[in-house]
Amino acid sequence: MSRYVPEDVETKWQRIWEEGGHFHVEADPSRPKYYVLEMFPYPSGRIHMGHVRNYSIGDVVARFKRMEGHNVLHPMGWDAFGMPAENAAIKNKLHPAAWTISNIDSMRVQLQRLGYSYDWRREIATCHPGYYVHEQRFFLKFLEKGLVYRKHSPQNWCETCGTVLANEQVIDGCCWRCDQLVVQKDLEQWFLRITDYAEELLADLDKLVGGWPERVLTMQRNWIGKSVGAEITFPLAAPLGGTDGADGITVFTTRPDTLFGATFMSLAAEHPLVASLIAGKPQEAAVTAFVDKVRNLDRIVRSADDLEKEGVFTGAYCVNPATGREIPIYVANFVLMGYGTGAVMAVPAHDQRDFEFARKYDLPMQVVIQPEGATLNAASLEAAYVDPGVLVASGEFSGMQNEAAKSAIIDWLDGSGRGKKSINYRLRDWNISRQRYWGAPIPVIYCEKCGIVPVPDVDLPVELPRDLALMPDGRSPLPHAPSFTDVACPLCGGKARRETDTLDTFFESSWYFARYASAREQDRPFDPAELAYWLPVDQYIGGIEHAILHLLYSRFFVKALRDCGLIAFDEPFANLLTQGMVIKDGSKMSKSKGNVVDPDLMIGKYGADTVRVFILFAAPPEKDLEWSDTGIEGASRFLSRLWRLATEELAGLLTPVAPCATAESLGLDGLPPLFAELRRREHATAAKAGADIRERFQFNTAIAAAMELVNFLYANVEALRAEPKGAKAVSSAVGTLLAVLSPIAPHICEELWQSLGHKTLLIEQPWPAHDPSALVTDTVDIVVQVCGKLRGKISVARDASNADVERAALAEVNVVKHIEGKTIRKVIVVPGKLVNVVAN
RNA sequence: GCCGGGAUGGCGGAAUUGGUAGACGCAGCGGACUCAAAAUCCGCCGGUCGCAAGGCCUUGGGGGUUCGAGUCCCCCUCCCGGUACCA
Repeated sequence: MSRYVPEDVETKWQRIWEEGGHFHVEADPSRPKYYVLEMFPYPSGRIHMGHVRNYSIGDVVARFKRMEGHNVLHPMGWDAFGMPAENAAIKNKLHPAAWTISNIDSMRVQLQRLGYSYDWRREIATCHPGYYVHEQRFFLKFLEKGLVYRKHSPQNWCETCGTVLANEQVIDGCCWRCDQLVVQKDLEQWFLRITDYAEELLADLDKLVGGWPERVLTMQRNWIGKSVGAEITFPLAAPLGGTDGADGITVFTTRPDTLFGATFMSLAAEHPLVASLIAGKPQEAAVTAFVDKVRNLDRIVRSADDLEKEGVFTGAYCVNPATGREIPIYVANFVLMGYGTGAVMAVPAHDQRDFEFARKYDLPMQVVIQPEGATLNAASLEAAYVDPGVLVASGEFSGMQNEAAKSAIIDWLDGSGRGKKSINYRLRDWNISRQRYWGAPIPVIYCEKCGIVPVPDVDLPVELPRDLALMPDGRSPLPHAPSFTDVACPLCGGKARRETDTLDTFFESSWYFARYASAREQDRPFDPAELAYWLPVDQYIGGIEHAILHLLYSRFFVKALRDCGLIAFDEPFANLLTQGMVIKDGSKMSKSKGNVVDPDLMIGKYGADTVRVFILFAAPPEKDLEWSDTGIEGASRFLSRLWRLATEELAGLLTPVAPCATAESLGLDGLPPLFAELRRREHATAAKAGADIRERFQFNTAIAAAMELVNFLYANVEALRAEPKGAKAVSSAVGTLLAVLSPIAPHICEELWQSLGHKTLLIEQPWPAHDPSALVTDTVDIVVQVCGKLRGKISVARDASNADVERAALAEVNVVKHIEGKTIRKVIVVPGKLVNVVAN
């Protein structure tokens, strides 16, 4: 047989699988379905090792589940809108569409070279009008339902990208994509009411426990940031009260039990009441200066590690609704307009931040909660007391436990309209407007007379014009293209202007997983029957970096589309696997570090199967994987060994026998014990690799198990060849080896399977069903400990009684030495495993 | 600060329910083959003492539970990830 030439083997089988349509899949209610999905890539031009890892993991799962008899949906597509296309287009004088499509074409070839078992008939590209027309309809449906709205407010603005960002897309005060510092800019934008779903998004995380990594659930919980407390209104003190339409300042607090200790009020610099509070007061100039300073320093300093707490008195007072006392109103740099109401009732005795602030500005402090067995004194307090205790100086509530006092005080306030129970979320509504060209147009029209008018369904999709030249500064050309913007109002026929913002690209990725179920459906986004069969995704696989952004948006979208009657499930991804990064020399691969390993080069040098084996063998999926040039040599060596084993060492011996064939059919009787041992190892390999893949996604140990079987076969080649009657047993073992490795290294296994004389394809074989009784041996090795220390090993019959095992253990030579002159206190026998002799 | 996760040979990692620590691979060392090299095959490969049999030590550090702890409990150190004035 010929030398192992990966390229020949791989192109051969890729062609056969492709021509046979072997990975095409149709819904079949008579069979159990399995939907495995890897996060689709942005078509940047070349795949990188992170993709190879992600898609290799997914492909093993897909191929394995097929072998286990599932009807497996395993699709691939392209997250094809986004800024890199615009940048590249400007640089290379190419249209973003042309750049994107050519990238998709070359990346598809790369993926196909790796032998991934996708149903390519379902391929989607989000920049295709046939895709985004559906999300334009979603948008209009959301608009109709009030789930999407327009709002004017300060927005996160990235100067480099020339567009706004959602809160989730601001990382450490910088743009998630380009790391540019984000600034605030007043703009009117489209928002999606994700906050309407905050409670469900939080509660349903419990349904994902067990299926999703705990840390992703925690990150989402923290991001949603639910706080239970109260909204309490502090009336403004005369002469301000009621004079300017503002009755008071409403705060959100999680500690209504400390209300009697609120001795001043802190407002955010951006709080709308600040201007009217200071108007005409001596403090006006100082406050204005402070507000300007805080707002200008904004993000930069506010994101600094420990910004000094500062504030300034407004000259105005409000009234603590519990004590009736007037308290001063401050503007403070640590109060955020974006959380709660932008106003905080300050309780310095029981909040560390307020404590520091009060000490700095010499503000009064009132202890209202006393710990058990101690008496706090405001004057001598060294830090805020934040733990539970009993209320004091709190009117009728004095003497209550503080936890009970929370609801008691809320009820008391509620009775007189001064406050109410309130739940606050950290989660903000999702800003979906982007001032970019290469995205899906937002399908509305602004009419001078009629206002905001949805684009009528017959006019959908609003296609992104492809004949526009990009602006050299990277700004969107859409607002400057009359052919796009100038339209007649669909309602009155009058002069109107088309919306020129496009949708955040996370809009596309929030529903693509459902589109695969019926990717070519034209008039509607989904075929309900297909959706009902395939969704939700059984196993989703991707990087941890999407723990919040994409995964939260997708969860929200599913719920929103469900409430629009378009889908009928609650959560998109039943199980989530977050794979670690591929690193080199200790850090993430990047051009600037010059440590990038190109998958294509590796495939060219070693073949796709070797690349797959290495990337799956080097680390378990959740951990970061250090790329190793010698490590991939090892993977290559292993496949060559496998090849030589089947084509040289055991040549002439191998026949088309079913993997894990029955003992009777192999005719083991009368053969040397080696053959029974081979069969035991064959079945153990199938059992171990199956469990590792099925239950733990632990491909590294599955591969290790296969390597052990290969090593065993090599070690016994001579003896195996010497017994022609054992040929069937050897063939069964080799067949099992190939079947077990086939999800991981599909091409070489298919080729060797054929070389065994099989007429069927290996990809159509079931996973080898091991016979549990084949794993049982006549004798078992037992380790013998004396006082917990290993002193010897004995071999006993599998069904030996504990007494027999104990007797044998105590007779072991080295054990005898160690118990000599001692009294045996106790003997512990763990059947089949171990004996521990306790003696002193 | 808070919340997760982690620390095992020279390296990547294994040990699934508390039961032989170091599977498998990489690197290294020795040998066979070869004029030689590559490739391949065989052997060794945590530290330490010992001719050997075998002993002692060893899973970041310290304590504990247990016949027995990498695994469970408590304390500490360090590393990684997330998050951070959230009222």
